[in-house]
Amino acid sequence: MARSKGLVELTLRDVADRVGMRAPSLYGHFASKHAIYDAMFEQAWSDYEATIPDLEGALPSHPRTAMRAIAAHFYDFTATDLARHQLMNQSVIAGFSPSSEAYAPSVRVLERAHRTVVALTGARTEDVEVWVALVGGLINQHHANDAGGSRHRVLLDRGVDMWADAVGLPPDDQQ
Amino acid sequence: MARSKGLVELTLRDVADRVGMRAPSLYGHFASKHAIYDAMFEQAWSDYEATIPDLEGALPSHPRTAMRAIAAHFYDFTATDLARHQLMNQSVIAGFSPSSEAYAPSVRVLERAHRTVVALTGARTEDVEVWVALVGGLINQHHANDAGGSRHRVLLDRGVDMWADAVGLPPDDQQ
DNA sequence: GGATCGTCCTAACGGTGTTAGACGTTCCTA
DNA sequence: TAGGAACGTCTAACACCGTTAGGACGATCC
Repeated sequence: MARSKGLVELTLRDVADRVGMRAPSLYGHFASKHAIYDAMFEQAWSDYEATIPDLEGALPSHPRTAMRAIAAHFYDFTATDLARHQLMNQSVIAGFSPSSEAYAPSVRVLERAHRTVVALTGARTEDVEVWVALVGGLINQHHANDAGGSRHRVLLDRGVDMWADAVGLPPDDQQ
Repeated sequence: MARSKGLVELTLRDVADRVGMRAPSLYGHFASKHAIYDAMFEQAWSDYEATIPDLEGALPSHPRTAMRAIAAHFYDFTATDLARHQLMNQSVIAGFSPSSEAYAPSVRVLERAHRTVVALTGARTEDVEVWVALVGGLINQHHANDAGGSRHRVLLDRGVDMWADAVGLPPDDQQ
C-alpha cells in the first residue's frame, strides 16, 4: 500500500480496510501508527539483510569490481522503490524515528558492510563513511531528479571508481 | 518557527497566532499551506543564491582549494539548519513538491554551480553530478548520524579531495 | 458452567487543513 | 458627496486524521 499510494499518505483506516477491520482494531496489534512504521522499518532492513548472502556468495574477487557490485546491490534495492527508500534512508514521517530494536538490523547491515569493505580494500573508517555517503547521495539524486530512469546507475559506477582510485585499488578490466 | 518546532510540525494556527491572526485569514495571503512551503522553498534557495557572490568573490585560485570552499559553503548553509536542509534537499512534506516558479532559484544555483565547477576544473557533466551527490550525501549523513557535530566536515574535505584526484586536479598545500 | 482473555466493534475526542459566509474598513468613482 | 466594489479579517463548520473509551462477542481454560 505504501508503494502504491505513498508512505506518508498511508492511513490507518485504509490499512484496516485492507485487512478487513476498522481502524481502532489495529490498536490491538500495534501500539500506534508509528509502531507500524517501526515494524516496516525493521522489516525493510531485515529484507535487505537477507539478500546479503547472495551478494557475498557471488562477490567478484577483484576489490574494485566487488565494491561496484556492493554499491549496485544496495542501489538496486532502494532506487527502484521510493517508499522503501524513504523508509530506510530518509526521515519523511513526521515525528517518527525508529526504536532501537527496529534499528538493529540496519546497524548490523552497516557494520557488516563496513567490515566487508575494510577486508576488501583496507580503507580507513572515514573513507568507508565517504563511500556510504556517496552511494546514499546518488540514490537521493536518482529519486529527486530521475526517478524511474537509469542515468544514476552509470554515475554510481563512476563514483565508486573515484573512491576506489582514492583508496588505492588497482584498476580492473572494466576500466 | 520551522527551525524551533520542526518543519512539518508547523501548524497554520500557530503561524496565524504568530502574526496576530486566525488560521483561515492566512488564506487571504496564501492559497494553501503548501503555498507557504512553496514560498519558503523559493526563499531558502534565493537566500543561498544571495550568498554566492561572497563565495565567488573570495574564491581561492587553486582549483582544489576552491572546490573545497564551494562544498563547504553549501554544507555550512544547510548542515547547521535541519529545517532548511529538509526544505531544500529533502521531500519531508507530505504531498508537497515545489512549483516551477519556486524551483527557479534552485535551478539557477545548480546551473551556476555547474558552470563554475566546469570552468574551475574542466570536469565532465557526469563528474559534476557525482560531486553534487557526494556533498548532498554527506550533509544527509551529518543530519542522520551526527547532527550538531563536526565529524562530517572532515569527511567533506576528504570526499572533495577524492573527487579532485579523480578529475585530475593538482594537489594544493593543504595536502 | 462460569470466569477470563482476546478480538473486534461503535462512538467520540482533539487536532489538522480548509471552506463558507458575514462583517467592518478603505478607497475609487459617478 | 454618496454608493459600491474590494479587501482583510472573523466565526462557524466541514471532512479527515490518529487515538481512546467502553462494550459486545466468541473461544479458552479452570
